[in-house]
Amino acid sequence: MLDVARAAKVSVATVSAVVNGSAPVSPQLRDRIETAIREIGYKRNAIARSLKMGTTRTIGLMVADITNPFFTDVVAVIQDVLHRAGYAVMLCCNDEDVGMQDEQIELLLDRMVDGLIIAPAGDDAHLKRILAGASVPTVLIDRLCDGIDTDAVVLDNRRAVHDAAIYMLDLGHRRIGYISGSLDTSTGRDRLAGYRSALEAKKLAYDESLVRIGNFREKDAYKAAMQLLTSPERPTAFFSANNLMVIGVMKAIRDMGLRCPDDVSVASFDDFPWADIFQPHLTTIAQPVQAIGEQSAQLMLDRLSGQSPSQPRRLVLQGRLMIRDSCRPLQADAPDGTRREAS
Amino acid sequence: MLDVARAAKVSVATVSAVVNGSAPVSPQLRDRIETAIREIGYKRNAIARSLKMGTTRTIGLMVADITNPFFTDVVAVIQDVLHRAGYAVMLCCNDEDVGMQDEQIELLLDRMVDGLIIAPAGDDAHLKRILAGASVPTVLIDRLCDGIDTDAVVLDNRRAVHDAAIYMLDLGHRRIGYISGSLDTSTGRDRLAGYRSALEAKKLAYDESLVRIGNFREKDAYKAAMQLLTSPERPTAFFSANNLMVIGVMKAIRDMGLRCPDDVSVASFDDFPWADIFQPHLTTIAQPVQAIGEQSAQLMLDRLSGQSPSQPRRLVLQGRLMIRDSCRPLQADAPDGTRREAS
DNA sequence: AAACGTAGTCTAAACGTTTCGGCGCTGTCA
DNA sequence: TGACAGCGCCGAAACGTTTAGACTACGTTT
Repeated sequence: MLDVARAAKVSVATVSAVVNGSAPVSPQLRDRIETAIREIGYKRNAIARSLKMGTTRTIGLMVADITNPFFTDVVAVIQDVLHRAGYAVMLCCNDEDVGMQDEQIELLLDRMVDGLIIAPAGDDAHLKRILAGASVPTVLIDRLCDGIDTDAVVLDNRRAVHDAAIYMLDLGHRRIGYISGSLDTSTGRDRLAGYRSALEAKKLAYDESLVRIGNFREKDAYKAAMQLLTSPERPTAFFSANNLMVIGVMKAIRDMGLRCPDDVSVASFDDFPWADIFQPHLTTIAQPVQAIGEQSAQLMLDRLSGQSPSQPRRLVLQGRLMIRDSCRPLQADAPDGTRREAS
Repeated sequence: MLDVARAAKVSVATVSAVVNGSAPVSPQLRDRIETAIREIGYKRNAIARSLKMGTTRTIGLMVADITNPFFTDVVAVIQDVLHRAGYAVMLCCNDEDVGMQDEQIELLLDRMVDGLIIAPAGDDAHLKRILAGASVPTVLIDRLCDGIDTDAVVLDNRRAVHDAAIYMLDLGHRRIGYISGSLDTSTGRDRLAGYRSALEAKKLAYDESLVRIGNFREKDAYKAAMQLLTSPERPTAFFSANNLMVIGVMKAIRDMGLRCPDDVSVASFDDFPWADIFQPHLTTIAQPVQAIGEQSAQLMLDRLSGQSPSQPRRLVLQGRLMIRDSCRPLQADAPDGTRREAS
């Protein structure tokens, strides 16, 4: 910028004025400066600008797992609308781990992001302290955190799995293995709550031995499903609390020499683009990823432009049960879980 | 920092010295300063630091499609090793579009990233100019660019699809529909070259009417496969040049009322974690995502620490053909593509 | 005893911007 | 004709760091 100023024989203040259009400049000077800029190939240094302005036009985005198609779908949407609004996105993931989460948030805050969009790994005391200390606007997606009172967009998880569980119960299933996510997350808790409320609605007892914690990852879910499948009274159906885990469940079923849906029914949270092509066609709960992305980004943009109400806004969207054919009616009671052909 | 200095009654230089450990400081002073830091809750401003140092400890990562599991897998690995080395990652995607690509690169360069890891959308003149102008180390992943002479790690695409095509030809298929990616990318070209070289090896003619460009996305691939399936002499098999496109191909097959592999065989580039659970079990070419991620990150780290040779290093890895059961031997010639049950 | 090295500290100049206040000019109005 | 407003431009002070260089005090070498 100094070089440009020298070349055009003006002050840096004037160069700044034409670069930002922040002050009126006579046509001759503007011209001289613009050609100087072009000749030198000058690019404004965003770092210096950020330092002076106290704003980076960058927002930090942290999801739990970048490998999870649900998250990548909403990330893509968020990036799109934020980019359109002139913001860059700094993406990271916590790998479902609060330690990692703290590190990553510090990293983003260090870099002075203007805002934070987070799918938290857990109810983390440290995170709360950091967020309280930092004065950047924050919006939570997918998951809520008890002590963190900010804008958020989440799903009505309880209701979604309630409906799915009712569907399975109506099919006659009584022993539905439930592969849960971490109960440190609101999604983990709410989805399980939906399962329980469905049992309650049907006046059935909640059997703790049927639920296993799978941490939202395939590996743990596989083990969990294996345990359930090798137990004396194995479940006739499974519900998986997310997309990654259902893969683990299906692997366990296959490795036990069983078949879905012939031997065991399966349903899952989160939809797949290939769910109605590959067999078994999985019955799932589809999330409105587009809406989640758009609305969370918009919440952030509103907050950034200072035109949102001071109290936090919470959006809760509804999932959609996609009934396909990975669940079969249970023909008759099979008390000890012995195999039984359907239809 | 000034506040800390005042509180501890020392100069900012000394504070800087203890924060960075860049100069010896007496134990008493160090103590005083550290407690002052803690009391004030001081955090070093990375922006100011970057401005002074000319380095951001951030590297820019651009992939073609953040929605593609292949890319997210390697992104996860890259982030992991870079993070371990103390670097942050700024991720963006070009959506397979050169215009978007230019924008995003400018955005990253603006933010003064210390390095660039790119899966380019195409052989873009503008990109070359930008990269030549900017003096940041660059490593290309997945795709090469003719005019860009930097470190790179790619797959031996030609050979991988050559082998896959040979496999299909050996099964008796003669009309293999090929759904290509954009020929503006090296992967698009090299994979197609592999297909052609397999035909050549078998002394078979290359039939242009069997190949369609699908741009690496599901939608276009669906249309392409539809065209091929409704043509007078439909293919008995398909090869899809990536993972997203094979979904489109499978949808087209289903929508035509056909079945895989009974009516048409399918193989594809890129593996899926669920490929051997859901039916048909897709035959694919698995890429060594872990290695691609690790090695590209390492290339960058080496370059950053100045300990790599001046001439660019190119790593080429091998894919692995995962034979499952989406390809069937072709029983007999079916000249007009009429349906024919296998085995 | 003089010279010298060294550990510990400070001052001040950068890094590349933005922006406030000032200053000269021109034109308008009383 | 003089006061005054507004326009166009500039100088210089920030923003929060790092670091070269200067300085002091003290121990060690010649």
